[in-house]
Amino acid sequence: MSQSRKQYPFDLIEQKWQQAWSRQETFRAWNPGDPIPHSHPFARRHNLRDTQPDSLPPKYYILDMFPYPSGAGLHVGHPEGYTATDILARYRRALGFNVLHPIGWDAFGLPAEQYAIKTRQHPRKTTEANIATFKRQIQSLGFTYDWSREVDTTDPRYFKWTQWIFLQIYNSWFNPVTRRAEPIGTLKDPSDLKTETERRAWRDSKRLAYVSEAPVNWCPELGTVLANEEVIDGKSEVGDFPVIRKPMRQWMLRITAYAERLLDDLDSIDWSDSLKEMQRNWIGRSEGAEVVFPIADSAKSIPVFTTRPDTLFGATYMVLAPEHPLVDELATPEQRNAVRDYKAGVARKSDLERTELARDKTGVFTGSFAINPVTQKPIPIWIADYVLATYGTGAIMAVPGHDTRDLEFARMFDLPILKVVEPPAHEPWEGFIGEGIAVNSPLIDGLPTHEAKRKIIDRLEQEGRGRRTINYKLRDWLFSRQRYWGEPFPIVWRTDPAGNLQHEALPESDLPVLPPPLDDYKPTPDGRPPLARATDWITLPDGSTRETNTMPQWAGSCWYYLRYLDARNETALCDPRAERYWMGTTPPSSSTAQGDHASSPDRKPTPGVDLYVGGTEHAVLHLLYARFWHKVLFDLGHVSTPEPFFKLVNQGLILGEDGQKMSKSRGNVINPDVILSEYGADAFRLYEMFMGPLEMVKPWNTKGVEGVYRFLGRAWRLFIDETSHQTFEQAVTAGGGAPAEALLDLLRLNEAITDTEPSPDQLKVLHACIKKVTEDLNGLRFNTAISALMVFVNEALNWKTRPRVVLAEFLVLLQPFAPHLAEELWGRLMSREKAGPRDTALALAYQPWPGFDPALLVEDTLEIPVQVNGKLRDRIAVPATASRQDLETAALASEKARSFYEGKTVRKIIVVPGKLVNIVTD
RNA sequence: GCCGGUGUGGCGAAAUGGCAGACGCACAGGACUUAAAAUCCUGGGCCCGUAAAAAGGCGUGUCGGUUCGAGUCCGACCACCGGCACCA
Repeated sequence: MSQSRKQYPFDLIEQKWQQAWSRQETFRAWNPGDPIPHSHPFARRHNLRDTQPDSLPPKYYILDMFPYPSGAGLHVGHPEGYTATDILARYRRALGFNVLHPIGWDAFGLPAEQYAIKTRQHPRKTTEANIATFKRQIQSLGFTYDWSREVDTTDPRYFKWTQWIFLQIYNSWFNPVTRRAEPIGTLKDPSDLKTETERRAWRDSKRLAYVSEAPVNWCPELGTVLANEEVIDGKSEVGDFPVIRKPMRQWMLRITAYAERLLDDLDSIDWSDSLKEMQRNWIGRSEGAEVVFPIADSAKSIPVFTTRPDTLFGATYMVLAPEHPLVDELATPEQRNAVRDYKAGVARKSDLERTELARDKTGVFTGSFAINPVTQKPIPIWIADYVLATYGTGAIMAVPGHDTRDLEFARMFDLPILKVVEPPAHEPWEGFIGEGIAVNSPLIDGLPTHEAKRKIIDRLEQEGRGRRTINYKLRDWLFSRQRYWGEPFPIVWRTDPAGNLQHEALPESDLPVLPPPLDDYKPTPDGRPPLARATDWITLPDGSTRETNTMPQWAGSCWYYLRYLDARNETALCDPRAERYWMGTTPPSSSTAQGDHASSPDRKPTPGVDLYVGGTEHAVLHLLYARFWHKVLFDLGHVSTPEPFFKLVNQGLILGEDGQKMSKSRGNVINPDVILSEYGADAFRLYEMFMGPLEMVKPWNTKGVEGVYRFLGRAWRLFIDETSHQTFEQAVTAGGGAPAEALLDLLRLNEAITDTEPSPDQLKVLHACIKKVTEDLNGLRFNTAISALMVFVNEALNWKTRPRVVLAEFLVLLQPFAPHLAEELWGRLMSREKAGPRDTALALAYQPWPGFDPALLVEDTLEIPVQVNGKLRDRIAVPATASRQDLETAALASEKARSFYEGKTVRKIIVVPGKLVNIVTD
């Protein structure tokens, strides 16, 4: 499709309407208290004189995951989610909601910095260029974003508030009694702390943001540390470079304090099961017990965590992680060398090597013994790298009889294996890890696993040898990076009178803390942040020195949906009134949203963002971090809901035409700009939605774009006179620099369009379409909604007269999907006079969504299938009002059906009125 | 290994337990055209049949079950995609 004739002048039309929408701020969303011009279509539609909260219609907040503006520009995956949300935003506006639909740029991050290193340009420069490209591309798709709320995470006016939120987190602690974050001032010092230094250290250890000197994920290639969530299979998510463990002094956020709430509150939000499961697995809650094993010939003891305390009698040895703090102490002189060598070997391994599957178990005996607290028998203490220092207590009781890994290890090193659980019939007991009956366990013999657990924990608790507990896989969030292109911390370091280096928050009045100008953005091999090179910047007049780490890319995206609520506020991250209106649950007192028919979507305002659409790649990163920050802000009274995103939908990946993931190396990348210039934005939008269900993975097919493009051409010809179109095309070809408006004026409405009364048939076609499109939009089934629009056009093209009122309603349905074409046709259709009840002075985008009349859909006669024994044998035409008896009689009268039941006994006849008849024989 | 998802024409897909394949792509035939493109009309799951039909049989990953009736519900399995992965 290169030289062929344009189906319709999408280029002129799209440009025309995009300019009009931009000039008139058609899609601006209005906050409570905003002055609203009377001429704005939103004011006209809702008869607004002011925007006090109780005069505004119900809100609908529909959010896209904002893009990282990479140098490569938009790819076809971006518009998939963006088109879906745009269609819904337009639909909700038509239903009468006050719709908030914003966009912005998640612009801090590694690629911009790496490019800066290569070209020695400031990342600000490339970031601005990339944003300009993305913005142009996004605007060319006709999305209804409110550009007055655009945000950029790298803008100091934005990250001022990122830093402000960090200060709130820093100045809070998690009160385990109330299970909430509270200001650090409410923390009572324990009475036994004497010096100010002690009290300070204790307080610092309770903050939600704290400094830790722990082994972290260090990526030498990137020259930065990474969060657990950013490490995939021992390699960096960005760049796929090896990651090693290295002890470093880093900032951490205490997300683990929120593990329980992050888990529990998943039940209150409408996310897909798979996504919730991913978060549940990441949080990784396990119920069990901590059991204390005394060390033989020592006053010390080692606690272990187990989910199977019922197998305690089968614990025949113990294993510590090689990094466990007691290891050196436990190593006996004979074993000391072996232990030291093993530890050294483990430390050398990368995470990848260490977690490699199907690896034989390794480990060494420490020489020491622990006492099994129920059998009182001594058991050897080993160290092995299959035990992780970072989970539980870093030590386990090994029950080789009923744990796969322990069994493997015990066989390798010839350690005793005991049977303490009787499996259900016929299963071998060795390595059986399921639930059964406790045996060889005097205290609990004969009890099923569940009761055995309870009884043994009760006993351990009585004796002070253990307690019921819950463990999480979730680790605290490593929050500092050794990068240039990120938010600086609002923190300084100062040496106190006792000579200790202490961190201290900068006052809010010092925000934003701007990064220093630098020539060299390179990371350093030793992990010293690039900001450390800015010696002038580091040192403050009072002698304190600045924190030189920066925040991770996730910081800016943790709260951007809040900034949209009031994006230009200079005195707060957002106005509380705006926050309550857009995010709160308080329903507005008056509801001007229309549509009370049964299929209309639930009108109840939902807490938080009503709908959030984005890719699955953020399942455990952004979506977990944002929920965490939101909960902290909720606890501190800055937001009014415990969860930020009420409903969340993941769009499926779009593959290349070869069915493979799009990638430069495969050469199967589709460039949206090319599609746009060949077929226009409406066809592009329509195709992305027509490909299949939003959530599914689906391959791109440019031929498919042509298909929907042809549909738009048919819709065009439904309205536009063919002869005038030819005249128009000749004028376009002749050129001469005629303005677009003058050219478009050559087009005439199709003469079949009349002001005659629609026929019952025509109304039926229209209302079937309204019903289908409405129901499908409520269920996010864009593909079938579009096919309903196609069915309408295919039908209507056969009409000799096309009633204006019917076509007008169709355009209201088409508008969310193909807005430019629909607006253009609307202007032509409605310019002469009013059509029916519609306000012709109101822009199509704000026209009320039509309801459908079920009475119009009723058929006079039905074609009813007749089955014999469940197989289709005939179809009969009956009046729609036919009774059961009528249907039965008519079915039995069918000659075709008769030949299949003749000579047999008819046992019964199933009649489903309006559906089918099934004749059942012996 | 565990968790989640998906299996329907040549392809993307559609189907409140009730006519499988709507809609679209690709393809074939026809109209218009000097010709092509565009447009319009027609056809089509597979098999067997037939000059062409009709009639018939088989069909939603596999095997079984529930039901008058199963793509849809239940059980077992297979394949593919995504996530987690020595988490005690």
